[in-house]
Amino acid sequence: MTKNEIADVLTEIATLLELKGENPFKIRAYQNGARNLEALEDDLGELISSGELSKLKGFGDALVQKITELFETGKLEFYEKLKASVEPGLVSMLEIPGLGAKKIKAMHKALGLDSIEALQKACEEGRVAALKGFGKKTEEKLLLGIKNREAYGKRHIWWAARAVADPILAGLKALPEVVHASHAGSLRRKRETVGDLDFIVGSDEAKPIMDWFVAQEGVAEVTAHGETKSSVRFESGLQADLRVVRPPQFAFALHHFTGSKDHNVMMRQRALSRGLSLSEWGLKPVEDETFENSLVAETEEDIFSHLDMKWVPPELREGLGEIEAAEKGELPKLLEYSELKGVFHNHTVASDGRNTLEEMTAAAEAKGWEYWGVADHSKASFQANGMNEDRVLQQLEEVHALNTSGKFKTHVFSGIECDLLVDGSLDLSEALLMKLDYTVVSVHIGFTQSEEEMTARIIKAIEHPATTMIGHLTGRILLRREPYKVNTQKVIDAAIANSVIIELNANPKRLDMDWRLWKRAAEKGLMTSINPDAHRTEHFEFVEAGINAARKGWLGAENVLNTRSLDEVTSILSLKRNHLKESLSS
DNA sequence: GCCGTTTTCGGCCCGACTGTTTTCAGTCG
Repeated sequence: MTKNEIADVLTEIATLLELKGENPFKIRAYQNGARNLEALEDDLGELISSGELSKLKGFGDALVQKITELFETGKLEFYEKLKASVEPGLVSMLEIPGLGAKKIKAMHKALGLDSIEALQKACEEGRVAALKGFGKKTEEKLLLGIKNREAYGKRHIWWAARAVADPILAGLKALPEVVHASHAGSLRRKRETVGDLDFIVGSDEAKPIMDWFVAQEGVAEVTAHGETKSSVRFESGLQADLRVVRPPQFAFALHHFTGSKDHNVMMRQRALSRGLSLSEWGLKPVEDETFENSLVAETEEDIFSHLDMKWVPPELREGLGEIEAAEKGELPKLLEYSELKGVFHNHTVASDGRNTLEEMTAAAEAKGWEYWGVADHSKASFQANGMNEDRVLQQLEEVHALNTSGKFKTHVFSGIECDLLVDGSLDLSEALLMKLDYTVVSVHIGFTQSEEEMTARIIKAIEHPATTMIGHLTGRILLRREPYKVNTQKVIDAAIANSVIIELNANPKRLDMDWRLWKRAAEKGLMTSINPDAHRTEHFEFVEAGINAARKGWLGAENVLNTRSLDEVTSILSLKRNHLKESLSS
């Protein structure tokens, strides 16, 4: 069983224990275990066999034993027994908003409800409202929750969530009562997907702001409308929360609601170790009853400063080492949008893009880029109008003509997105590929191979002397398609050994390779390229999503090929090509 | 279930909102 599959089992164990009414701290231990496992960058098998796993924080004897059993046998007796003891319908009932383990247990006990269907029927018949602790409103809410489960349960890609959030934030900032306003939560942390939108406002007059917020266009339902917090659901299913605090509390609230939860827990523990208590209302001595004498924080920087740390960029606040780095003053200088000097992996009308070589060049120049690279599909991607040898040569001539025409200041690199065939060979000959400036190698077919086959296939491509970079390493489409199975650590090591780049595909639906893997990979020496995979000029904008992911992966300009100048990139690419020539002549 | 130079037992982050309650439990983030 893989690391992530084991993490899923631990999460499910936590859920089942919750439904059984187990000790909440035991439940948390399993949840932490799952999260820690997912964040693990080392090879799990090695950690287990070397005994290193039990030395890591959060992995005690019980968890190590269970993880080992799952890893080695793919099964866990404890889990099987636990699962058999809980009705599966109870687990699915947790998906309904407002329904937690305790209420589910209560309804199961009193009414024998063991599925969402049974719950719906009971609500319609008024049997739930008759229960102690439940009422008419609860019943109505549950029915609505069941009805909207499909649309509301979904997460949203960051790019789409941001498009909804920006006008709301602008609207808030335009209100006369608003002193400070910001988005928060996973949107501000730039997670690849966002569950809901969080807004924080600093103001002395909350009511008109709340009233404006719940009366916005497109609001389908107001789920809360209190003095400090309001929540709405838009017709799209996206939920948005607004919290209004007084201006002196704004920085504390912003920090608190930006999270993540793990980051906040560590920050609170750090405060406690200094005799202070941190919450969204302030930072006060533990013994104080109120926040009246809270330390002052004009900005988030002040909060971190009170705890003897440098400000941590929101992208890093995932509880993955940022606290330790901040206290040592070892936070990285993260990649900035302005540092990009060009992009690779883009398509034109020659394959499945919408714009011509000239249009793309003009768009790249308008962005102030020194260069861009064309990488249309190769012939095996028939559905994407992939190019055969003749068309590749023809495009190469067009690129050359454009570069020498003096029409644009922006240089065009000639590349290709070459299909990686099922047997690990490339779709075009070495002789042809060496005529181009670079090669992006991507998997577009044969997704269902085993992990061993896929890993071997990709490593074979990495060892091919013409390969400059690997495109969208795992093929995932966020919220739609799971990644294909591949041992990323082995691929990363092979890429480093062969001086091959792994792209960070910046398409907001891909963001592949995942940000969680970059910190460790870059430390080991892996280089990336922020690649928009543009199929039209507007898609160049995708680099913003790629930069978000790079920042979440602790990457700085030094880790990224396309922060290099035209001259530097030219020499890096030709170095790789010269190796190819040597290998062909030998 | 995890953790520990104060503890191997007794802690484990903190607060708002809702609905059902006359003081609080459950849920959520």
